Amino acid sequence: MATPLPRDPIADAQRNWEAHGWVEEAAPMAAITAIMRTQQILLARIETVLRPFGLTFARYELLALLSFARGGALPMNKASALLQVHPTSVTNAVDRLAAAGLVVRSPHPSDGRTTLVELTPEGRTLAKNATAALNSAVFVQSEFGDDDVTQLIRILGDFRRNAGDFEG
Amino acid sequence: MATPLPRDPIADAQRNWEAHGWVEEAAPMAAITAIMRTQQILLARIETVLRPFGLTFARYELLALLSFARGGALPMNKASALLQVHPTSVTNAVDRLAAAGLVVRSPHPSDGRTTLVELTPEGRTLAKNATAALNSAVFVQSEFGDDDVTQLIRILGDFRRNAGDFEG
DNA sequence: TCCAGACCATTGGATGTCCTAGTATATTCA
DNA sequence: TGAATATACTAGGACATCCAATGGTCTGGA
Repeated sequence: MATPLPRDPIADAQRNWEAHGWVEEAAPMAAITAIMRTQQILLARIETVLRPFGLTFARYELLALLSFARGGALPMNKASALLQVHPTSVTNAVDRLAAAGLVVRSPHPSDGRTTLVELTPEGRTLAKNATAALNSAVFVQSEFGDDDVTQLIRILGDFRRNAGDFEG
Repeated sequence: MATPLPRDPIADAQRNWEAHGWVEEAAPMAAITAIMRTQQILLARIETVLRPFGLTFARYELLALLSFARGGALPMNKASALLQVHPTSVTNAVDRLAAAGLVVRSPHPSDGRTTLVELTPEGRTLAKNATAALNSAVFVQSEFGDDDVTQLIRILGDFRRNAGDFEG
């Protein structure tokens, strides 16, 4: 990777904000920027682990979701809602997963508008193996302390609820 | 936006993980997935605010960085390092900002390999206006409590340091 | 019954990110 | 001094995401 910077660029930005009189906005700006950067780091790690499986994170998420669904199948729009991504992203992911033989599309038995996505045996096996790899290479070594993990889940859960992701 | 889900899909995933015996990995998985989703929500808000300015987040970040730099200019590789993105991403952003007349490229006075990116007066004005919009529409209304912002900055700062982003 | 409006999936276009490869310029060292 | 190595930027390709628009399918109210 690149050489570490001598200073934290986000902390510098926070100081710049305060120096310009945006005192109230400085800390939230820093927190939000840190979330953006952390996501970037985590995504890079995840994609590195998934690459040998021929998967991207988007495709893995869909595969994992299907592996937990009853019968290994879900309507496209259901998958879109649960993964919180645009329907077009699901279409794209299904296209590629289907080309790799990991899922198949089938018509909904009673609603002609909907398409079901179903895991193939190969897809189920790959999902299991990829999950094991992520568990051992990313999640158990996340470098977040136990207390910090608890805090993150609460803080970000509150945020997502306020943002309208879910009720509760 | 979409209708809120009746249940938190990330909490469900965490339960699924635990049900499969991945007890130790479940919480970090949930925290990491929550970071991914939160980033997505925040990015969408930011891009909505920036769209009227003809800016994307990537281009805004570069503009803001230049506005804090001495003389409003930086070498491409310096910008790449400070923004923590690939050099090609900076090239892409500079191409579009230059086409919009917000920055100009100029040769480095002493190193023939490097290219300087410099803010134009229009770029500086736009950066100021866009920052004001983000401050009032996103950062002061981030919906994170003050204590949570402090926690996030610390937790994610520790993470980024461990990940090799910076020293200290 | 029938049609207007809602819903579902897909296509096409624009953006952004990364990677690999290639070209040009600097620097280092034998 | 001259060759090998390192650095800087750009070009082209693969992916993913979003938005807008399209066409097929349902459904509820007139």
